[in-house]
Order: sequence, then structure tokens, then C-alpha cells
Amino acid sequence: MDLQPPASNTTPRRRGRPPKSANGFSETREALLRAGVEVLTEKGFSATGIDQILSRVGVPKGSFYHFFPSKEAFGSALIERYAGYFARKLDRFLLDESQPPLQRLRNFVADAGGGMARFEFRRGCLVGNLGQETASLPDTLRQQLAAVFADWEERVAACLEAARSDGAIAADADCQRLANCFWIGWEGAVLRAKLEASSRPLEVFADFFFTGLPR
Amino acid sequence: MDLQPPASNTTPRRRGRPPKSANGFSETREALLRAGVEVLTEKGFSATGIDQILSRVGVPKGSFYHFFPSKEAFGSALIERYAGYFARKLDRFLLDESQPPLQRLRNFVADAGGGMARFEFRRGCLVGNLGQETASLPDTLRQQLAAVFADWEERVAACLEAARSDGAIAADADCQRLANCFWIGWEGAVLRAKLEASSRPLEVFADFFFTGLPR
DNA sequence: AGAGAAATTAGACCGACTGTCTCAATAAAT
DNA sequence: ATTTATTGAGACAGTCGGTCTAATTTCTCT
Repeated sequence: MDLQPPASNTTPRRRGRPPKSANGFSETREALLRAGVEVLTEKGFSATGIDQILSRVGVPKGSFYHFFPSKEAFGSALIERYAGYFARKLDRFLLDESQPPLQRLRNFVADAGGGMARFEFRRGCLVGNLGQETASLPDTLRQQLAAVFADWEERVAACLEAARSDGAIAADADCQRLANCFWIGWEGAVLRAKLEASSRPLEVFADFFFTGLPR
Repeated sequence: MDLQPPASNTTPRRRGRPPKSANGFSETREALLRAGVEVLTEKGFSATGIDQILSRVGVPKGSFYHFFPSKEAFGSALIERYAGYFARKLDRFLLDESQPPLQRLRNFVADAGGGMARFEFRRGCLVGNLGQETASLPDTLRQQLAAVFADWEERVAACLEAARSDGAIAADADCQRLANCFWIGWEGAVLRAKLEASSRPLEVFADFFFTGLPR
């Protein structure tokens, strides 16, 4: 059903203790994380088996459990990595001083739509995916996910505050709350975009959000 | 981890061909569907094993595969049942002529929040849950889910049109699109409500939706 | 240079569980 | 008496997350 190129063995992988080189960095560990994010953004946590990721990068189980004590810990590392990657991307847009604040957020939205299209709407948001699985997930992951949302919300709120300072939105606008609304709806939009294999839900929601902003 | 009352054997279950009675209706089949909806609204499709449902209602595997040819078919039946149940609930609110149209929608929102609280925010929306799993789901289910959303959207759109006729929202409002927005955001809100174990996201989004409606 | 110690790979292996299927036992309907 | 519907138990092959140990390589310490 879901074939993957089984092992893009760039370096055919050598056993034994590796040369120390750039420290704190493991080629294998990195490959596992990269593949993990890819697969989990598609299928979520419980629908993904460790073996799937292993065979995708051509890494044996021993290596996996050398780097990660459990699937849960792996998931946690994935969330952390994804959150970091995403926060940087967010900042790239939201702190872009060459654009007015609201336009920055619009640019992010447009970019996200393009990103989903690039993977034919099979990949969604890792945090949203795992968030949906709350009930069958260890509680530590749940808290971690909530924290990530709080962080993203902060960044959007800051951007909205900049818009407020510019007079682009009403002076009495509750930016924190609006940022909350944005992410609530956005995750719903990503879900629908996957389901319909279209970026329309993203656009529809974004339009609604921007026109709904208090003036 | 997740203990369930293992077999609430009201009728201790008899083998052999059952008496015909009210036709097209099987006690066992019904129990499986009921339990299926309960569990899948919590954990989704792939995180749920058939055995979980079986032991919950005290039904052997043979019976399951007598009534449903596969897990996929079972899932499909669950969606159908849930969609029907939900459509009736929706109508109960949205066609309530004793209330002005927008208030009907508000009432639905309030009821949904109460419903989620009743199960400590562990259960979400079956359609949303499975929608998230798109990538690891058979395509027939995906289409079925999309159809369900289309149906719900229709019902909300009709309600919004009634509001438009009453002059509660702008005469040039695109009700279909607004209904689309509602469900996009609503599913996101349900997701967040589960994650934060709070009905706040539901309220926050609903407020935003109603104040964002064109006048 | 040599002797450990440490890090990583390799994959067999475990028990539990997955979805599916078979088949006999039973009971009602015909 | 035969057919039909359902139950009950369990076999089946496969997968799951996870453990274990041996093999291999490089590190560090003397």
C-alpha cells in the first residue's frame, strides 16, 4: 500500500563508534527525526509503526532504541523539532518588517497553502495531528502539544499587536484572544484541506479571519 | 490503562438463530455500533483495535465478522450512524422555530460544549477524528467523511439563510461560504477543546464566528 | 603502542496484539 | 428435516513496541 524508497543509502552506514566530528550531532539520529516528522505529519502517532520509519531510512532497530528510549520519547523529540522548525518559519514571516503586520500573517497563510499542495495535501500539521490523538497519547505529549500552541499563539498575538499599533485593527482589540481564534480555526482548516485535498479551506478560513478582525 | 466495564451483559447472549422480532434489527449489531461510536470518537480509527470494542460489549470475534465484512466496513457503518445521529441533533436545534435563527446555532454550540464536558473532553467528533486520519484510511471512508461535512454544511447554511431573511445578517451574505467557515473552525475548536480539556476553545471560536458575521 | 572503555550497528527475538477467517454448536424459521 | 442465522472459541499469519547481545569501530588513558 504505502511504498517508500526503502533506504536512500547515501552513506552505506558503518558500524562501531563514530568519529566525534561536529559534536552532539548524529547522522543517524538526525535521519530518524527527519523521517519521523515526515511520516507523523501524514499519519499521526498511533497509525505509524517504528518499523515504517526504520525501513524508510534503512536503520536497524538497535540504533533506534539506542537513541530513543521509547516511541513516546521519540514522539516528544519530534514535536520539539517540529515546533522549533515551525517557530522559525513563523518568525520569518511575522517579523518581516518590510511588510505591514497583517500582510505578514497573510503571507504565512499563503506559504502554508503552497506547502500543503507540494505534498498533495497528505501532510498536515504534526501538532494538530497528535493533538487529535490526545485520548490515546501519553499525558506528557499532551502537555507538550498544548505548550507549543501557546508559543505559536504568542507569536501571532505579537504580530496582531503590531497591527493594532499601526491602527490596522481596532485599538481595543484583544490580540491574545484573536491569536487564539486564529490557531483554533487554522488547525481545523488544515484538517479540512487534507480531507478535501485542496487549499480552499485554508483560504476560506483565512479570509473569514481577516475580514472578521475588529476595525 | 483504559479499563472499561468488560461486559455489561444485560442479556447473557444466546447462540443460535435469533427470533425474528422487530426486523432488520440485531441486538448484537446495535451494541457493536454503539460501542464503536463511543470508542472511535475518543481514539479514532487506527488507534482502536476491534478487540477493544469486542470486550467492551462482551461479543466474540465471530459475531463481529458475521455482521461486518471488515474493520473498514465497520468504520463506514459507524460514520453513517454518527452522521445520522448528528444530523438529527442539528435539526433539533436549527429548525427550532421558537428561536431566531442565529440563536438556534448558538444553542447548538452551547449544547455541544456541555456534551463534551460530560465526557471530560475525551470524546470529540467522530467525523473530525477520522478526517484527521485521512492519510492512513481507505479512500472510500475519506469520501464518505467529505460527504458528511457537505451535509452538515447544508443544514447550517439553511439556518444562516433564515437569519438573512430576517435581516439578522447582511442581505448579500454568502451563507454557503459562511457555513463552510463554521465547520472548518468548529472542528478545529473541538480538537483544541480535547487537547486543553476545556470548553473554552468552543466558546472562543463561536464568539468570533458570530461577531464576524456580516451585518 | 596497547588496553580498555564507550558508542553505534545489526538483527534475532519476545510476548502481546492485529485483522481475518474457519468451523462446530446452537436455535429459530421454513 | 432442512435451511438459515448467530454464537463461541480459537487458529492464523502478520505486526506492534521493545529487549538483548554480539560485533564493530573509535575514543581515551596509560
